[in-house]
Amino acid sequence: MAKKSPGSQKREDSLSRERIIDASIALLDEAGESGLTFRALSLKLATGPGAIYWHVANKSELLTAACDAIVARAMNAPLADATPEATLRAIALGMFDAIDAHPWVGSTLAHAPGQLPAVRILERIGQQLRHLGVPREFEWTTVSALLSYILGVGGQNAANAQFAQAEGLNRTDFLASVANTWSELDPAEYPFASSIAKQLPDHDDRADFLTGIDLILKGIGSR
Amino acid sequence: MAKKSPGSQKREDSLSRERIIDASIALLDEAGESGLTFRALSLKLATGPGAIYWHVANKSELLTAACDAIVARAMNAPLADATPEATLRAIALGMFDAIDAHPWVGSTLAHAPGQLPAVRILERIGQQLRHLGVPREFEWTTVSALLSYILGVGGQNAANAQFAQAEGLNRTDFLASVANTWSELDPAEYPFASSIAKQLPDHDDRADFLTGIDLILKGIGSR
DNA sequence: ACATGATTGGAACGCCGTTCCAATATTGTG
DNA sequence: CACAATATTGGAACGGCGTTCCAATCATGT
Repeated sequence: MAKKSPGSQKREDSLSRERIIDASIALLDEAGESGLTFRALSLKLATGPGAIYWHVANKSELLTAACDAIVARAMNAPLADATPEATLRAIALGMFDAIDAHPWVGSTLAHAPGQLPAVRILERIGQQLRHLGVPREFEWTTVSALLSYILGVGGQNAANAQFAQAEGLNRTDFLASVANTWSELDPAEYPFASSIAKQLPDHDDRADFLTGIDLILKGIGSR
Repeated sequence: MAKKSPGSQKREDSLSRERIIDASIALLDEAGESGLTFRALSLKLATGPGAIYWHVANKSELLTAACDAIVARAMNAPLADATPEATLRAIALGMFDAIDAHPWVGSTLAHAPGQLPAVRILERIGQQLRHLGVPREFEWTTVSALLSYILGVGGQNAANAQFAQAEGLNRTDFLASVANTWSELDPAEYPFASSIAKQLPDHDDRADFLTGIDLILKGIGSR
């Protein structure tokens, strides 16, 4: 019916891997991990589940692709020329902020070991470790420690966000409720946890994350 | 709920939270995370799904309880008297080995932030940090960094195991396939990843994990 | 104008977690 | 000991999920 711009006669509403991934990201951002279903996606794209499967193998691949889009954006951001340490901190913070903005990335990343998104982070960190002069024989353990820490924090942030959402709480109320549980633990059995509970609601995730990175960097420097 | 008293006339095959959790652990160990379903559980316990729900609120609680049983076992193991550093290493290795033996614990732990299983680990680590003389104002960031690292490594090990199982590979073949993918990346774009690929199949997860712990401990010591 | 292959979209399948409820087992009371 | 009250069981049923299948439609080369 409608004739398009000269050359292409493709329908304007045709599906494509890219449109599907964009819609998936939107769905995940709006409703969290459980918000991405093939039915909700079909609805948003005004099509059926079958059509989506022509462009995407399965849900796992779709999640990884959505995750990769976010990670690629974060890892391709230009960085000011600085010392390798400062650059490593910037890379780590970039991932922290990306996961903070899209909590589902944290848990998806944790479920796609060795896949493209994780490799992007590994690559970026590894290059800086070489600039830092880390000996070849320590490269793997070092990059692996940093990556594990970043993924660990990211996974926990994702879990916190999901847990809070499941209970209908915001971050502050959720932390307060956890702190309350901890403070009611038997001080004889849990002296540390019960005493640290009061610090829980006021702490700064981002600052703590960075302190952890610095701890590891300090450890690397003093080898 | 279940009452136990002398002369009790309870049927021998009665359900209990404990029996359900034990059966869940068995199922998870046999078939991985996806092996735990209320139907499989009913079959194993020779009952119906409804009966299980009388003892357990939902699947999430069941998973957390199963996870907690494993973590409690690992964290209550007696430790030789030793320096705080050595004890911290032993605690960390205890969790690593527990997750290695029950990969599903790694991913369950990552999804239950602030819950009992995580608190057990936090408590054990925190006590040693106090023995180590970490100042109060650094306690939270320090324990949090160690916990994040441990959960991060655990989560990745869990994901590796699950991924490998999904593709029907053992750990060695899975690592080899990942290494192969990495080595085929464009060396111009991924110089680090493509060059480190060959070290992937031969590395020792457990030793690398411990090196990461030492890196953090060294960072703590040199504050 | 038509044949061919790419692409669509909706129906259907077999799972899942969860709920519901009638049936049964156990306990407390006269 | 009888019998009401309560605790516990187990299976049917519900809605939603990922995935598969396939007839219908679209785009393209001849």
